[in-house]
Amino acid sequence: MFSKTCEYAIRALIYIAGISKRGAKVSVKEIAREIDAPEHFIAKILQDLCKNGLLLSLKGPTGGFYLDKNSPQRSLAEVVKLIDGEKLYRGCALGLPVCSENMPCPLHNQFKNVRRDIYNILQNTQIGELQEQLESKLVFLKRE
Amino acid sequence: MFSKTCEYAIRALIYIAGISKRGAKVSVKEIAREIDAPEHFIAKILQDLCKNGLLLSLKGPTGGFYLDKNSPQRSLAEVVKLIDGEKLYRGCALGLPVCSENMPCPLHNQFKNVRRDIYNILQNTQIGELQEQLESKLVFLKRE
DNA sequence: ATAATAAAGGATATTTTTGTCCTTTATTAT
DNA sequence: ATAATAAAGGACAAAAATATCCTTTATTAT
Repeated sequence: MFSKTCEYAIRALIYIAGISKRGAKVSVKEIAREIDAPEHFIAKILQDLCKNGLLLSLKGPTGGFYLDKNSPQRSLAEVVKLIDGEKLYRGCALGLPVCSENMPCPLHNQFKNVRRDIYNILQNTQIGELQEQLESKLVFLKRE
Repeated sequence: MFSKTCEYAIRALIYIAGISKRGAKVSVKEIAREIDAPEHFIAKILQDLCKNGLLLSLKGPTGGFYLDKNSPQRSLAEVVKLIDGEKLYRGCALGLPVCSENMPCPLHNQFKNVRRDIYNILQNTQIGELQEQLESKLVFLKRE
């Protein structure tokens, strides 16, 4: 569904959101450990998120990654779009370069609602919301 | 959504279903041309489908690929399962090794219906059905 | 029997995705 | 100022997915 990169990005953002809430910052090392992801690899991903304004960072001791006050309100759609693009909910299921309402591929109509649903989920789900569910132990990022 | 391999496989099967209906067989070369896919690559895929009984083939002149009488009734689920496995509708959206009703990842519930819908589409869509829509020009595999 | 045809099989190549390592830069605490 | 810390940046490596090529095997028509 999502690329590994995108999976890691979402998981990291949820984790960072929790730390950030308490006004703290967090290092790649800790994030990697807590979301079970390869440290150097997510370092790159976080860099990318920073460059694109989805995340903030500060170098040096007491530095680390953190979220802007408004970032928890950002939607998953923004994250996914940045990393995987929009093909998940806009692309053709059969990979055809031309596939539209006028010129539907054999699976176009079947997947119409699925695409719409995925789009809605991504639009309507916020980082902060996911973090809160995590906090209340309704959901999990790691087996404990 | 699907791997390229799986996209090609589905496209090829739909095309072959049309030829097969008229009792004919078709060569990789023609399939490749008609579904706009790399010839040598889909040759491998078709080989695989044959090995797994989703497709029949005959060597030599007048040979080629064709479908068994019952194959058009086969579901997309069978094809997808063979090639991509079941992760599309069974895997965790965030790539967690443990993610279930008891131990849901932060996106588990959001994607529950989507997973179910995809599963249903794949189960309920048959190769032959897609071929018929193609035949009646309701859908397309290629811009013409 | 022989030549021609088309899939099967195996090896190899390319590209993309995923993952690692090392040096540089910014920031902080002493 | 200096040392320590942590992200940024760039180069590199490994693995997986996608794609190509060449030889072998089966089948058919002559």
